[in-house]
Amino acid sequence: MKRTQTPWPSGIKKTRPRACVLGVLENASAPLSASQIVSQIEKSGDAIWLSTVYRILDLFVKQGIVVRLAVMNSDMAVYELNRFEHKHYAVCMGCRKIVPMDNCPLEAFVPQLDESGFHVLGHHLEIYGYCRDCEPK
Amino acid sequence: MKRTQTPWPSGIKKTRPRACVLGVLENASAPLSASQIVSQIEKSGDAIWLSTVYRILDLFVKQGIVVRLAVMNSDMAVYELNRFEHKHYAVCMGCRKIVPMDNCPLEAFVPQLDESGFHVLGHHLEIYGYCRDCEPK
DNA sequence: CTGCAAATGCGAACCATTCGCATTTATGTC
DNA sequence: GACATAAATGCGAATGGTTCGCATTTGCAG
Repeated sequence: MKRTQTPWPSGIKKTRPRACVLGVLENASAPLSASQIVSQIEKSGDAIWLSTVYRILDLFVKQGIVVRLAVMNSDMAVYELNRFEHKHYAVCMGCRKIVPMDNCPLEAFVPQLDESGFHVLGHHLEIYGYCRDCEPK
Repeated sequence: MKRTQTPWPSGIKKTRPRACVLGVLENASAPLSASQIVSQIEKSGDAIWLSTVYRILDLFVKQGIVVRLAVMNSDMAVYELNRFEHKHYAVCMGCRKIVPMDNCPLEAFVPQLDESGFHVLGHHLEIYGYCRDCEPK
């Protein structure tokens, strides 16, 4: 569980805490908060300090390895691996199934914003609703 | 500037601090944080306490008068009047300015997803980049 | 194997937000 | 219009996520 599937990112010193954090994120099925990451690591027998996790996450974010998300109605940031796919998902509120969207609805929109003087670097999109199977109820 | 243009919402006791907060939000061109609201009010000669502003904002949000937004890469919530429009924002990574977008890039996309059997109930979109003033560096 | 820069352990500091409580205020009733 | 009462506010202290500072430890180049 603490073995990383991907090769270690270049330009980053490989340390035990960093490997632990990366490992947890690689095995996460959903974005995690810093303290959740700490719990995961402690559960697997390692010790780690919360402030260390924050520093590691900051580094990873700066390196583009990890993405930091602010989820609405939550006062806690969550982090997930940057999988470098430009893809969005619709999440079913019934069964939690994740439906990938084939193309990005923003593509046509970004140039429009660019024209107005705002240089778009990225975006985050959350779609929620019900899939076919969970529909009415 | 402390006069409210809209009639006072029913079911809410009208007090001076509440009128001040509502007035500031009505005149705001972008979402404001609680402390920004305090500054605005103090600038106009009134005194108000930060915790009071939070309580008032909580109430307004609960009543649907105001919308609370969580912005990425910021640990501070911002609030704006609920204008009952569907709206998204672009956030400048330089100065943290929040730029409202005029129309929703998803509008054309949602029916497409609907056709595939997914019933879209809502979405949250955040665009980030640099505004004109923060651009190159 | 050794030395040094960088990372971590650890706790204190920070900052947005919330809580608690005594005092003040808005509003319905007489 | 004055009063009573429940609710709102002033104010400060507490909370909780996140960051900072510094002494110690660790990874890596020579």
